[in-house]
Amino acid sequence: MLTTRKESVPLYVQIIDLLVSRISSGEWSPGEIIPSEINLARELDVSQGTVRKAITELVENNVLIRKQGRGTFVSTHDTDRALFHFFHISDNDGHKVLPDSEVSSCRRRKATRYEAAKLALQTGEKVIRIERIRKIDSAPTILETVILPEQAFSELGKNDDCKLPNMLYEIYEKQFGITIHSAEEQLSAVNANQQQAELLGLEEGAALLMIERVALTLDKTPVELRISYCNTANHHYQNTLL
Amino acid sequence: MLTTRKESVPLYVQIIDLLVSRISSGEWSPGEIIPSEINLARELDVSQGTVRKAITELVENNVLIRKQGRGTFVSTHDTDRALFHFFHISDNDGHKVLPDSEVSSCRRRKATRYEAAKLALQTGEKVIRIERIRKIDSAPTILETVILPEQAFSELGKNDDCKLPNMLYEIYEKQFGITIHSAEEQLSAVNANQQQAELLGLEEGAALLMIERVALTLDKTPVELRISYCNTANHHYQNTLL
DNA sequence: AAGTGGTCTAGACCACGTA
DNA sequence: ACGTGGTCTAGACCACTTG
Repeated sequence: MLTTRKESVPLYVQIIDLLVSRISSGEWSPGEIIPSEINLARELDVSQGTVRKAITELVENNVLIRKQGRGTFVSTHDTDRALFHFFHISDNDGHKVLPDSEVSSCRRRKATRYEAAKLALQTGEKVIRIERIRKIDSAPTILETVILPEQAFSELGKNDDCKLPNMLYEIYEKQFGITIHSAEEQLSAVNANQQQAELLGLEEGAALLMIERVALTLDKTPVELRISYCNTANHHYQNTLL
Repeated sequence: MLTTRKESVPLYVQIIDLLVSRISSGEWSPGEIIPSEINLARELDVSQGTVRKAITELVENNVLIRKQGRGTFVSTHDTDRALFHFFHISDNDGHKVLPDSEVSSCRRRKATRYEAAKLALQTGEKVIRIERIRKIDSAPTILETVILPEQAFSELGKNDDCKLPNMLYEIYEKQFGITIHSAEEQLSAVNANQQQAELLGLEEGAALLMIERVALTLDKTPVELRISYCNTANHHYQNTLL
């Protein structure tokens, strides 16, 4: 299973890779407990300290969560994680507020060349395109377009009349077994076109913050493209550089 | 020096605090080597492993850098760190490009109420206000205003006729002994006013990405307020969510 | 050759949660 | 009482850098 040391790949790195592959393969699902450090150490024939070091790195990487006295668990997309890691809009007092969301459109069509490139799809593959209007304190604030590969999310929004929960990543995880682990965002400023301005109650040409996000699974597969247009009159995008 | 264990503050946390205070106090300066793990362990009468754990956390926090076979050093603001941690503008191919900068104004005056709040100053304290135009491929792309507390940076830009290097954080460190460790950024989209549009070669009302940054030292003291207006026609703000 | 950080082990004891 | 993770120790050996 594990190669001997001196092969230049440290044991704890091999253990990290092993744990990641077991999680990616679905052997351990989000929210489930994994074997204790001592049992993993016995199974892999290494010391507990080495297993501990591997787990520590995965905890820092938000892949696992330790709970003292209980055990170590695969991370889930609860509201806290969504809020702290994947939602960066705050009001001007610095408070995060989760917006409502209202699906305005949900269609299937072939991916554009751009979408195919961002999601690493073959040309001609189908995608699901969801449009939402997100309100904060009942004021329409964000226009959001979500592009998903149809193959992985085939049943999404079909039978339930496009009713979708607020936090999409939770249903990706629960209904499709797809866990978003990281994302790349590109932010820019654009002038609202006539339609956007109307939907957000602004003048045409008003400045909007455009956020383009590609969300990735643990094994770096891109699974969602999301483009948001935010009215930043009363809100902003908050980022901490460490 | 260190309290006994069982006092509920783990030894390695006490060691972290101790190391941080020695760095903050200037006992060890950026770029300098700190004592070896084994010597620190002897000095503090703990095991090497405990010192190692403390140092590991500071390395992950970008406070220290380990160099195998050589020793452990206090982090410096070299170009790499500036680029990877504190500069998030990329061109639309995803390449980071460091802009030139040209100081257009450098004045001293009393802090506005807003500036005083952001920099935790008393009302009436003086600040240095620097304005720069930053060019990428010789195209004016970013208008930047930097506000610094005069007390800490008293001689900045006085004798040298407002000539300032591209990377300000390096001279904060070298000339004033102030190391920027983290920053909070707030991004929003605004419409260019007439003056901004002219300086950036745009139409009035064009959308600009406004970035407001407060930079902090290791002990969380705010030391710089920076407001940037970016033309994001050919560039964007790149952020990775982990 | 000597000193540094990097990996790994074996074992002790503590703090916490569950049964 | 038991099992879990959390802290700490003492020591071995490896990999790298410098004199």
